[in-house]
Order: sequence, then C-alpha cells, then structure tokens
Amino acid sequence: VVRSHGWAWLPPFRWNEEEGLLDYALALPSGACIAIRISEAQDGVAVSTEASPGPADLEYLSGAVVWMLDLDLDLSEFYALIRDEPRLAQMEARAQGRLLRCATLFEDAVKTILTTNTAWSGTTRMATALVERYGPPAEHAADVRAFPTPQRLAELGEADLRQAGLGYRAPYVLELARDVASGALDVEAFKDSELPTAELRKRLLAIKGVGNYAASSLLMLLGRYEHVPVDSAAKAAVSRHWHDGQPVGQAEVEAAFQRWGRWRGLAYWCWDWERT
DNA sequence: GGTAGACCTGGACGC
DNA sequence: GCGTCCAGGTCTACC
Repeated sequence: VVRSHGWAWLPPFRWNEEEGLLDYALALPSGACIAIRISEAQDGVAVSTEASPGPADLEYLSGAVVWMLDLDLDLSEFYALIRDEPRLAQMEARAQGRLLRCATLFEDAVKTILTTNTAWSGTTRMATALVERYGPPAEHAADVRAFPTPQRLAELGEADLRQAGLGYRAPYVLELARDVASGALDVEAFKDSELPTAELRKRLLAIKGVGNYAASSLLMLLGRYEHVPVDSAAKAAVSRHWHDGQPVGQAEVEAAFQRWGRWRGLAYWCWDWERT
C-alpha cells in the first residue's frame, strides 16, 4: 500500500524502506497536531505516537489510518476478474490494489493539483514548501509538521503561494482552500458519498486546477476506479504496448482498459508493463 | 465540442 | 555561467 504511488515520498509522509516504517503527521479534531508511526504488526497494523490523544481524537485517528491504508476495501471481485491476466494475477498473492491516501481529501486534492504539469521533483518541492512554511508543528516532535489546514492556506495571499513555488497553480490551491475553509465546498464528504461516479467526477472537475487527469486520480483515491488517469506516461505506455509506438490519445488509453469494467483505473495502475 | 496558446518551473543542452 | 528549449495538465478564448 505504501509503495502504491508516490504519496509516501511527499511530506508529511516519510517512508523508511529498510525498517518498513511510515511516518506521518496530522491534525486531530481537538486541534492538536500529532506525529504518528505506522508499521506492520503480527495481525494487522500498528500505530504509535508520543502524544496522548483523548478518546475522541483516538477514534478519529483510528478511522483516519483505516482510510489512509484503505483497509476496508474488498478486492475479491477484482481479484476474481484478473486471475487469468498474467500482468495482473500476481496482485492477489501480494495483497496489492490499495492506494495510500492522506488523512484528508483536501490534502489529497492539493497534492494532486501539485502533480499536474510538472515533474515529480517539482511536486516534491511544492509539497515540501507548503508543509515547511504553513504546516502546523506536531506535539512531541519538534521537526515534524502536518500538511497545512485549509484555514491556514485560506489566510494567505496568492503571492505567498507563488513564492512557495506553486507558480500558476497558486490561485487554484488558494481558491480550493478558501472554498473548503468557508464551508462552501465539503470535499471530505466525497469520501463516503453515495453520488454516482459521473456526478462525483463533475464535482471534482468543478475545482479549478482539476482537469481530466486529476479528477480520475482523485476518483481512484476515493475508491472509484471507472476512469484511467490519462497523463503523458499513460499515453506513452499504451502507445508502446499496443500501438507500435504510434501516438495515442485519451480514447485509446481508456479503450485499452475497457474490459476491466468498473476496475479499469486500478487495472491500469497495477498493470505490469515489464512482464514479457 | 474541439483546438491553440498561455501558464510556471526545473532540467537538459549548446555555446 | 548564461540563454534557449522542452516537458508536464489545465484553463480560457475562440471557432
């Protein structure tokens, strides 16, 4: 789950590959900000912290970790579907298919905007700048900060965010933060929304800075896999794999994974391109 | 509905 | 060391 995509390498996540430890920091309902460490345990997942959260915070924390690791996801239908596809079949034995998420969809949405039209190094630089400049410090861990809250970012000016290296994305992130902070947009409600995927996609596309690719990525993080997040890498892979290197567009990428039905985004994401 | 051009930054490259 | 070009999605204006 941790290695399912790049999030584990973006602050406030910190991934220790050798020891299998995932560090993170998050704000709790009480307003406290704590650092946590997630690790594999004998019969599940262990979460440790130096802080002493109260019962309400503890309940929130438990739910947040289940959400972040997507522990409630039932993949049995998907695993049954891919059993005869050599490029996917290994997933079941490896228990793969879950995607690492941030504690809040706001954080996921901002980070997704930061992945657009830039190299991964740019995304890292921008996310690091936001956390270091505007993230709340964690209790009992002086050098750790959580991702900035919508309220904190909403207080800023566009120039502040441009200075943080967000470039032309600054007004998009600012508008999103202000809409969420004011209550005009409840992105966290998308997590357990019963809206059809098409409608949810419309709501995501209404966020400035979120286009086709970003909306499909966010839908995947919301457990809706009907769309393939088509970026230049997806086009290049599909071109090499099925079109003899000829240029392909969105339609060809979507068509390549059509047969996986409502799981097509996950099939794309987990497709073993190297297998011969 | 489709398309061209602008947006911002870092990295590669040539001089 | 400097200037130029390019890659990376989305938005807006225009047809």
